[in-house]
Amino acid sequence: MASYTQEELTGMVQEAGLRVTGHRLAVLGYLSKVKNPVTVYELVDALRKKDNIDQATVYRNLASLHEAGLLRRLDFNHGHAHYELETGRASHQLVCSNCETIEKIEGISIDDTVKKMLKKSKKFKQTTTHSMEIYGLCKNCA
Amino acid sequence: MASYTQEELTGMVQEAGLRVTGHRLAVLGYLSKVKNPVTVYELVDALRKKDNIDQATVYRNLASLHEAGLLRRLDFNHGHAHYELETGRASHQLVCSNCETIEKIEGISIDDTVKKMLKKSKKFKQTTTHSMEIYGLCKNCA
DNA sequence: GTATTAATGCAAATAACTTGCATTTTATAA
DNA sequence: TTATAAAATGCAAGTTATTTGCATTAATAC
Ligand SMILES: [Mn+2]
Ligand SMILES: [Mn+2]
Ligand SMILES: [Zn+2]
Ligand SMILES: [Zn+2]
Repeated sequence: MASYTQEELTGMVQEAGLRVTGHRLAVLGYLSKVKNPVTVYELVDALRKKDNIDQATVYRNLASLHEAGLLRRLDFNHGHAHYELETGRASHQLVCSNCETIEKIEGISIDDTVKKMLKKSKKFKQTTTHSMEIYGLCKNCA
Repeated sequence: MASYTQEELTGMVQEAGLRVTGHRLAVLGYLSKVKNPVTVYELVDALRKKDNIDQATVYRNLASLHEAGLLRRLDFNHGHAHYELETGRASHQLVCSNCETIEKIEGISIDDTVKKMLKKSKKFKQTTTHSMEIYGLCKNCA
């Protein structure tokens, strides 16, 4: 998707105040190549081969990168986490309530809606870059 | 929130094709009284006292009621599920990315946005009643 | 280079949720 | 009513996703 160069990824990690390690770059590199949010299982499975990385390390890197604001975590009611690169732009997806199908939808804005919600809110004064998941039934499950 | 009578809850369970049991009514009854989506832990803790209900039973009842369309399940990236009564109307909330604060926002509609998303979608042709979670930072965490 | 501190692997632990099985209960039919 | 079949329940044990402890290794700063 975003597909950054190794140098760009290195810069991102450094600016986040994290140490540059092969594993950390491998995690970021993988996430920069896929188009849908990725499960930890998929990441572990993909990286174990070439990078001989342990799952604990994957989890720890996901946590540190997420903490640093480089990743977004999404849930989809699947009982496990998914991650994608934090692009700074909002992330919108349709999610099937029945199967694990999701679809990212690009090119819409809900800034007005978010503004309205904030106006009604007592506990929130602002949102950072947001994500929105709309649940429904995919064509297959409908 | 909705606060149904025992008779109404019984009718809902029957129309869903499920058997009417004390535990099942207790789960529904509890959910009808709270205003925010409830964790399984909270439910087990609350019902164990007066109803002497096992957690396996709570999980099984939540699953059957959800399956039957009487409940909505929400995740909020907390690593555990939350449930609320399915009212048939959309459910919108602001969710803190940092702590476990959530806030339900009533009285807004995103039907137009959903329509736009569906128009752009390849995998979805319709949504049922939807839920939307907007992530940001609550006042406390901002 | 050396020191400091973070990252890693591996195994064990925890949290959330599920399942097997023997025993009630419920709904339905006689 | 009473009998019957199917679903619900408790309790213990099992899974899956994720986290943690600890000894070792590697990355940055001086
Ligand atoms: Mn998934
Ligand atoms: Mn929660
Ligand atoms: Zn589906
Ligand atoms: Zn917060």
